[in-house]
Amino acid sequence: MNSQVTIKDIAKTLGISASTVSRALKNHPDISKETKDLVNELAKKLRYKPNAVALSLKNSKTNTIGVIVPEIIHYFFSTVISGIEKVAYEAGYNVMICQSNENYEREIINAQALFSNRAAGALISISKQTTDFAHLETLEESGMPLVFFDRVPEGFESDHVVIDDKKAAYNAVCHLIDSGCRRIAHLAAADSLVIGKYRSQGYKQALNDNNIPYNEDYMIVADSFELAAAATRKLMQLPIPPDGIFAVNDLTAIGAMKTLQKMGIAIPEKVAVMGFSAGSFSDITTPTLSSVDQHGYEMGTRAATLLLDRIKTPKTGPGETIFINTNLVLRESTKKF
Amino acid sequence: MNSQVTIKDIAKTLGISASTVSRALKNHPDISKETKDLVNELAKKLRYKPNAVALSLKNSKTNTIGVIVPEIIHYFFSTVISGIEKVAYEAGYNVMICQSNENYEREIINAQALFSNRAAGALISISKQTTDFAHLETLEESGMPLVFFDRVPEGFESDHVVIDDKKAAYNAVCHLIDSGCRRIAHLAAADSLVIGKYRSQGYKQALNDNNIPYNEDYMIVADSFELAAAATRKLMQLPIPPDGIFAVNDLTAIGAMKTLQKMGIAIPEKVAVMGFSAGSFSDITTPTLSSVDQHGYEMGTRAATLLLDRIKTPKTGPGETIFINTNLVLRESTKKF
DNA sequence: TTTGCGATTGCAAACGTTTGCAAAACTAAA
DNA sequence: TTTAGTTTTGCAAACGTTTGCAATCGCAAA
Repeated sequence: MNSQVTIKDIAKTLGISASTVSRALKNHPDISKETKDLVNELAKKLRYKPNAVALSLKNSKTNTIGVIVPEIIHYFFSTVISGIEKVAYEAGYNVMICQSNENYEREIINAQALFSNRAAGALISISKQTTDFAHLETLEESGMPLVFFDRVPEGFESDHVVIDDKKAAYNAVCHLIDSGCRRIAHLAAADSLVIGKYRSQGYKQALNDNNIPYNEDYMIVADSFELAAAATRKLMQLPIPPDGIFAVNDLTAIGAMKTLQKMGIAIPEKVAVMGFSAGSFSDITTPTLSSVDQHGYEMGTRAATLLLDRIKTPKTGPGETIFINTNLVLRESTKKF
Repeated sequence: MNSQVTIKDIAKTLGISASTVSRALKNHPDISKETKDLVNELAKKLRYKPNAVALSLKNSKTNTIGVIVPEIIHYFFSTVISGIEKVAYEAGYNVMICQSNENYEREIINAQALFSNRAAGALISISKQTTDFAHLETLEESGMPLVFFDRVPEGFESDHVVIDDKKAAYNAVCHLIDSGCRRIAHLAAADSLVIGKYRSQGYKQALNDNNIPYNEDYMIVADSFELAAAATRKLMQLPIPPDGIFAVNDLTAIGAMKTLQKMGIAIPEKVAVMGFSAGSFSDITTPTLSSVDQHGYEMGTRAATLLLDRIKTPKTGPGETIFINTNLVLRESTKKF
């Protein structure tokens, strides 16, 4: 009903100038105690709240940091966002979340929106479709600090916060081997996704270091529930089927498990399954899914902290890359050893 | 590097006034074609983008709509947000998402932030802790249009977008009855959560309309995975255990299923299980979970559309309540009939 | 009574944009 | 050349805030 109270309103009712009110509210030493008391009292009474828009204009800097993620529906991204929010709120920043929906054009629009709204900085995880980074370069050239996390652009100098996907995959596959698997298949992401590529590299390295020959038949590009089902059926119909499956993410792993169950194949006795992400799913399946915990919340806090640093003191040198630790979460879908 | 280009910059290089540039960019009829061409060309060359902050200040209205949800990590809220974003983006609005984390104080801070940033309007689903609505009243009194969805404040006049929780629960329980269950237990939410209350009412109504006596032993407050496990164990140890369980949400239902499985009780043969939400989980469990689809995406689009209406032409009369359809998604955890 | 000084306060400009109104420039008719 | 339009442009204020600088006030020292 009543429109918003401004400093001018307070000034007018008190018969003083706006500058005095402004200073009084900030407890400036030049202002007499009596005036301060008067102003503060009235401000409280009228429920005065500073207009962040006006402040942003004045300072040519907003208190908003932007986030672009493929989809918040994914447990991993949700946890990263929670981490980001925590750090941002504590530093007095708001968070503006944008979803690219894995769509390149949408990502461009998101970037535009952040620019138009003069976000103080941005935290970005790029979409699967994104191979051209002009929109991000434009953002950076406008002077906006950028920090990329998890899905980072390759060949674009900037700050990165990631997990060591290769190492994490390596450890996951090593665990399968240690627990007795010898014929390990890999349900992989398309190579265009950098993190998928690294995970595949870790898979191969682990085989190699354990003197297990790499078998092309065991490597199938399948990074969704549906694709995993088909791929798994194909795998199990090979003359020598695998006894372990390492999937590039949890949903893919679950697709594999569902198919194995339909085929009456015991998990983990006949075929062990390892996922990647330790999302909310992995607790809930039957059997529960062993996976790689990516520590999304920590990734969020670290990335946000780095961004706030860059906002305070702009980057001069080359970009920094922060690695977040991962660890295996061993559940029922893999064998003990 | 280069800071952001303004209308003044264009004006200066072209030796004309800022107002002319402004009008030229908006294709105002007063401006000659030559000037327009000159301005547009330079604007494109310099990559001019209007400063949304300045615009917001001028218009005393931002192009941002705020969203407050308990947690984006929940599939349901994520889908609602997607629906909101779609409508908002199409109308040229940005979306600022805030999580209360089911925390009352945080919700107040979120509301504050939306006010300070002069959001054009807000879409709100209240936290479990929230029983006092002063912060929301303050928001509304400031003139900000508010639309509540799913978790709406009771006794606070405003626009609501909800599902008919009672009816949805009624239908879910009726299906259990129709498929042969006669002793149906209910894992309920605390009554303080309005939607939980309605769902319990629907449960009781369904029993009543089918001449099944209400049994207090079969009604347990348990609305989490862990609580459901304990509650289910207790239920199955009753002298006459239930043959069907209706859970207030999916995660609770899954907790129940896990326990039933541990106890070696066949689902749905011995005990059928019905969830509520049709989240991403329900597809993935073994057996897959029958549930109530709340159509979160549609709830999001409808709520956002209503809010945009209210922004354009402020509400005068009493609040409107929009009901979103629900439907049963029947999967493996309930019997066919 | 003047001068000087500290303590308070106010003026005005600035951030980037829009817009009513006035002014200038041009065109064409007288 | 003057007059009257018409077209095109610029001035200035406004949105809410901050801040350097100038102004005012009271009061004590000279």
